[in-house]
Amino acid sequence: MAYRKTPAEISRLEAAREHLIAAATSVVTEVGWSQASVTAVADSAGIAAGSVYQHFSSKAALAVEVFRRAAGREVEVLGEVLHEPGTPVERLARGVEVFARRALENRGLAYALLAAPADPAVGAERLEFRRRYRALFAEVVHEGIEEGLLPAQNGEITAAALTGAVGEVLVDPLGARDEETTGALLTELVAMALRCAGAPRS
Amino acid sequence: MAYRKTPAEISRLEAAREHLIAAATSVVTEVGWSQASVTAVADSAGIAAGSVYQHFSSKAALAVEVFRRAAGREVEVLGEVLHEPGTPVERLARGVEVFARRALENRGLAYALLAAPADPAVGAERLEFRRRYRALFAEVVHEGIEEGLLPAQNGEITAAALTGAVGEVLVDPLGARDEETTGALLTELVAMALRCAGAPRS
DNA sequence: GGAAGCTATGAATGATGGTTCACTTCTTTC
DNA sequence: GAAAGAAGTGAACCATCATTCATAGCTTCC
Repeated sequence: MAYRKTPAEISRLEAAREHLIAAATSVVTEVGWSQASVTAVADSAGIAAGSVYQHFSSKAALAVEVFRRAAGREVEVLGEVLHEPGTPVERLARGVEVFARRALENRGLAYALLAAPADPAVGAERLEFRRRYRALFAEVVHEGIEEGLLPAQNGEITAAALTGAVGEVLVDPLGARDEETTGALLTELVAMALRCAGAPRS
Repeated sequence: MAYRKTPAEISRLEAAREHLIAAATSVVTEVGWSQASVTAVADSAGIAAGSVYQHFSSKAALAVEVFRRAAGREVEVLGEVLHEPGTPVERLARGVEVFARRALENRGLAYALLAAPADPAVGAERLEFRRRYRALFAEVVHEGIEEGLLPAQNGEITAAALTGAVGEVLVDPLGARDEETTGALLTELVAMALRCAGAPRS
């Protein structure tokens, strides 16, 4: 036994892997999945193309990891916001606002997560991601119904609609260059979301 | 001048072209853009791969034509439904129902038009397609506002939300194997759409 | 019927881009 | 410091398709 990984070496490898994921994420954010070749990602990380395969068994595996990290972050944030104190209606409004604001602030990533053409493997992850988003929204809608704040409805459909609506608004340059129009867009989006769930008009 | 296209020959060519487009459409409907290779499409049309280039200058040109035909049909149908007699609210309900029903009845095509990974050229067409869909919905929403049937709102956002919502519900197998669940889904979708636009509860 | 021009063919071509692998470089251990 | 083993390299490899092109097969016209 002439060689054993030392803790320092292990953490160096781990760091290299993380660095690679970060680089890949930024490449995807900037140019999308379809343009993110192994070479481009490796260049961005400052390593050779072949070295990518020290950390991932295939390009698809790296892509899935990149997607999971970013998507996981978003789901987590939304989940936290939706579970903060407040009535279901208030939480729904806040959730939509945060979802949309984060997406608008990082459009490239939002587009990559929600809509950009990608490997089938990433496509499958995307379905799962949307499903989780929907489940979070649906839960709050159901609470609203139970508390009598929202009318009876299929919460899953409302939740799907909210996800689809925010996505749709983002993907197409419907707006929001500057601060002002972004704010207006968010206000309108939240209003739309509350109507969609059937919240009483304020 | 020893040769000139005779009318019969011209219409034979035209028919061959149409046949190719139809075959390509069905391939795309069944397996999606990414799997629709020139060879697969040509096989489906019963011609050689090279012959595709007698009718289209590139695969992308054929893809765009396929998209335009299918998308154009859908936009046309929606436009007609939305301009039938009735209040804006009634027309909105009917429009969403028709949009969703058609999509559910031909899921493969709907998916190809709305969401499936595709060439950049098709992606650009898709943006335009969604824009037209939105414009149609937005027009009716604006009429509803003017007639005092809908509350003041950003009609573009509501229209985008409706498009996104229907698309989202379709893409994921949220439901609708049989007749019964399809009907229920449509009812819920329409109800959601009316809430979304702020129509008074029925 | 046959010359001229067009369409159809499908194997060859070429570009792209993921993956491999013989080799180099760095780490560990003694 | 030297042997052993791991990580890093990047040029070569390979698979996948879109596209081309020399050739064969039809149509037209006289």
